[in-house]
Amino acid sequence: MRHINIRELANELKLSVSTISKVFSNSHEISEETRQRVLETAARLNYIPNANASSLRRKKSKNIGVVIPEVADSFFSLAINGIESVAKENGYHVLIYLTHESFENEKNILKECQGGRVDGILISVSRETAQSDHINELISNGVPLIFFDRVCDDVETAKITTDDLESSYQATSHLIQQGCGNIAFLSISNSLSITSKRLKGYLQAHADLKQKMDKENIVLCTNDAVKNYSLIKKLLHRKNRPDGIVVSVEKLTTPVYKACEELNLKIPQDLKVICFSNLETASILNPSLSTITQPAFEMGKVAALILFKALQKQNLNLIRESLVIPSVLVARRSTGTTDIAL
Amino acid sequence: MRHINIRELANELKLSVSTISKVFSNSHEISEETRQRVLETAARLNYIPNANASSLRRKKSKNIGVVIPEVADSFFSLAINGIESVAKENGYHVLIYLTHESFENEKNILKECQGGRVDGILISVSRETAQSDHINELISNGVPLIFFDRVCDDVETAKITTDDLESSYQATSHLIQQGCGNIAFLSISNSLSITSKRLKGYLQAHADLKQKMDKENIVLCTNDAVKNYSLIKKLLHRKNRPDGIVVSVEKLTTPVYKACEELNLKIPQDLKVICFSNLETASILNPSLSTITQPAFEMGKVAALILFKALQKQNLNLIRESLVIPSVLVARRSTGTTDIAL
DNA sequence: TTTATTTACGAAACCGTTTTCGTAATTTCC
DNA sequence: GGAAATTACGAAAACGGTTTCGTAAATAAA
Repeated sequence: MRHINIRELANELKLSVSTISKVFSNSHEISEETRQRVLETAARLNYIPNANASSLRRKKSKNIGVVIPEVADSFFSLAINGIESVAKENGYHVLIYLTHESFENEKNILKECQGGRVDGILISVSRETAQSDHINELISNGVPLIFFDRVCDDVETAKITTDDLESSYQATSHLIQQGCGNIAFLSISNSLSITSKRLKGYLQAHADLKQKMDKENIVLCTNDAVKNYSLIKKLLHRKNRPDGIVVSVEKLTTPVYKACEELNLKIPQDLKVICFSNLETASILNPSLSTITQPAFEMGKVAALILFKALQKQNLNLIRESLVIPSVLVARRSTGTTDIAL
Repeated sequence: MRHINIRELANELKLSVSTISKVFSNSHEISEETRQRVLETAARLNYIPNANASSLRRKKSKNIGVVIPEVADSFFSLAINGIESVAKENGYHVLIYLTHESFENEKNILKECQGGRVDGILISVSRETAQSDHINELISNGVPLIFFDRVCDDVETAKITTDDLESSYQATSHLIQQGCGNIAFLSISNSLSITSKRLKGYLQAHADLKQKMDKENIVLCTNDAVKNYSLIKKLLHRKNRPDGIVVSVEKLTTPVYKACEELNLKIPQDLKVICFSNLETASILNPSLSTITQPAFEMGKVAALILFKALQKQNLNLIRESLVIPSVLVARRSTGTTDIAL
């Protein structure tokens, strides 16, 4: 049964289109009697309001855009869950945009988002993003945008982050306490807020605990899995190879484990490993993986909540809505401990 | 810089709105000279066409809807990657809808999708979906819909699946060859196409290989992780507990491993495990996990390709576009083998 | 009873495009 | 050189809702 439009429904009911429209927006100026009559025939004739017409007139698409580097990643997929839960609550729909860690893609996507397709944006920027003109342009065009996890420091809006520096500090200290004297750090970007904070935490822990530092231990990975694998193997194959490693992004976990296997290094005896990761399988890895687990769902949820707050009242001071939600370190066998949450 | 609309741009250029519109749709009836002039001023004045107006008039939203049970699952997130890649190629945007395995949610979502918000749907139905009126209604309302992975057999449209029966048969045979004499099967639904096919493969392998069968070995899990865990523990705690297990969905992997740990069962000595799974970490689990890996990215991609084919020419015979893409079994240590792809 | 107010609805403009026609001006064809 | 065809543009009607404003009838206030 093909559906009808508001005009046909109005004709059928001998009412005006405005009356029908008011019924569906729950206007008070409609009598209970007509309301029932309208609702009933609408259901019978399969009337479904056209979202595009509504969006055009109301200047509200009822869509939000979620811009993330990738979806096949525990953090982002959990964050999407959080976002989706509050979007649904608010009658909103979720458009997913993947940058695949490319700045160029990110720019194009944000450009596209200025055509009224979305009412607001939640974004976690790409590893290449070191500049924020594209974001400021979007915002000045009236599209509220909120960061989660990976932020641009110089953009004045709400940022939902976790305590990257502190938890990296804690992770590094943990490795030192477990006896590591030569700790490596795996990153994917020099410009990204999260990785630079995590690096800072790593460095600060070294300084505070009077631990020697080797610049060679800080390895910048790429967006190419094959290349990353060989970078990691090279790191672990050095004569003064590290005996501990802080892995700052989840997707480098597998290559680290694989490289150890190939190089015949035992975790944790030869190398202690701790990862920033939300992998559900962390506890059943070989050996179980010590992690810094981010509050992914919560971060997505909070970011979305603030976005909707902004959509409800404009000129909300978004910077003041920023929030830092702590991560938790779970020490497992990969750092030589039995499983404990620290 | 707030952007302008087509009328203001037309005024600025002393041209009609139709001319501007034609420039942006690359109409041949515009001279090269005016085209350049328009494009230039459009860029200068920051003109961005309104997507809602365009959608309304064209009756094309340029959105597709992707309806899946959850996003925090390797299969679905990889499938999204495949879908997104072809959507982008076609200038389309991707709306994500999560059913959270609820039939009720699924119905509501598909209802929403009839308002012109999406031009077509890719769906993998919920575990509760045993009936397809909601889907047929959508299709008869003119929204093309294509299944991937989890299909409804009685709906006449394209279905992109993998060889569930065969690969389950193969997985079960593999366990039998590895010496299992008492194999369990973990499912999440009795109505779902994929799980019933996988069950069939399991049963058929038993029949063909003259293996004894115990109905108690077929366990139906729920959507509640806590409950599932206790169901699994109960299964593995029986006096005649299984010595092999076919896990038909990825998310039951962790609880199986956990239960074995808690019950002090050694994999693969006490229990051989094989899972339908796309976990990237399968090879670094403790022990490494034998999997049936589905062509997730490929399935998403193909489903999307067919959807766009359908969007370009209506009354395409969609049933004939159905496709089965084979999975691959990778035997690892959890079934007592060293790593080999079979 | 008269006036003021409220209730319940309709007419019409509007949102920003796209598309169909219509038409001058130019070019092509015998 | 006149008819036919082509080129390049504009006017106006869609698309399907929402919203503003106006108003008759019913009710309340005076």
